[in-house]
Amino acid sequence: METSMMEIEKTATILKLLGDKTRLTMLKMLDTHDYCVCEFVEIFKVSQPAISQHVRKLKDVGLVKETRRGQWIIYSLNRESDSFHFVQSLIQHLPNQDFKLQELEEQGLRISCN
Amino acid sequence: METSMMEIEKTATILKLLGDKTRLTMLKMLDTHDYCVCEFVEIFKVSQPAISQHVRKLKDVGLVKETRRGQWIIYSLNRESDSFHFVQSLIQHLPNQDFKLQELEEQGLRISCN
DNA sequence: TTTACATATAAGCATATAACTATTTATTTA
DNA sequence: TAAATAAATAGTTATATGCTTATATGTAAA
Repeated sequence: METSMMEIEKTATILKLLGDKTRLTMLKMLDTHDYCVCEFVEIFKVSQPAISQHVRKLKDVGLVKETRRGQWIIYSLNRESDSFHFVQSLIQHLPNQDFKLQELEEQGLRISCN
Repeated sequence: METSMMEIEKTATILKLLGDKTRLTMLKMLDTHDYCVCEFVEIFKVSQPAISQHVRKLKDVGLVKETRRGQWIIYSLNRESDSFHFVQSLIQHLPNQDFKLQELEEQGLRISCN
């Protein structure tokens, strides 16, 4: 049967957040790997502040969490979030995005954060 | 297992559409009953043009379809839509909204369309 | 065939969103 | 401690959204 119920209002808030190609892709990517802001900047080809604002929105609703590692801040899925299972059942339908990480490595742009 | 893959871009478009309390509730309602515009107007307490615009957006992406019945236009889920299973797996998480229909009947406002 | 009713469309307005540049904050390293 | 790097925040701008009122269209009924 069903996992757990979501409030309509909260769900709408989350769906609006995920209704953005960049954030939706981020979440799918975070399902298999953690990423730092600088990697997202390379991958999405937008400015660093733009990326910061996207991850902040995801953080504000509790979907992702951050860990500082030196000068880098690593973002990861918050698997303790109330909405985690909902979001995961949703991104299940999306194609794996690991190729983006591979492209990054081929360009030698991943090393910077590790 | 998994049903079928959704493109990221198309999925973002759909999620943005569903990231609105009114449209999300509409879809959940349409999962169990068909509704005409005038019923939605009563239920959502917004103007008739506002409702028309919401259902139009849902229709434009193929999630709902309309059937004229006399002077009324009845909206229903388009279960042939590419995105139908995706949307259905999503609204599964939402609480049933049939109480809205009952409220409408108690107010005697449902008779108008039938 | 005029009138009433249901819905759609158009136009206008207020607010939200997503991007950018410039600047600030935090951390590391020289 | 000064310079360099990563990320966050502030401020601006362009565009999108959702609502409203006014009007048009389509159907039914007098």
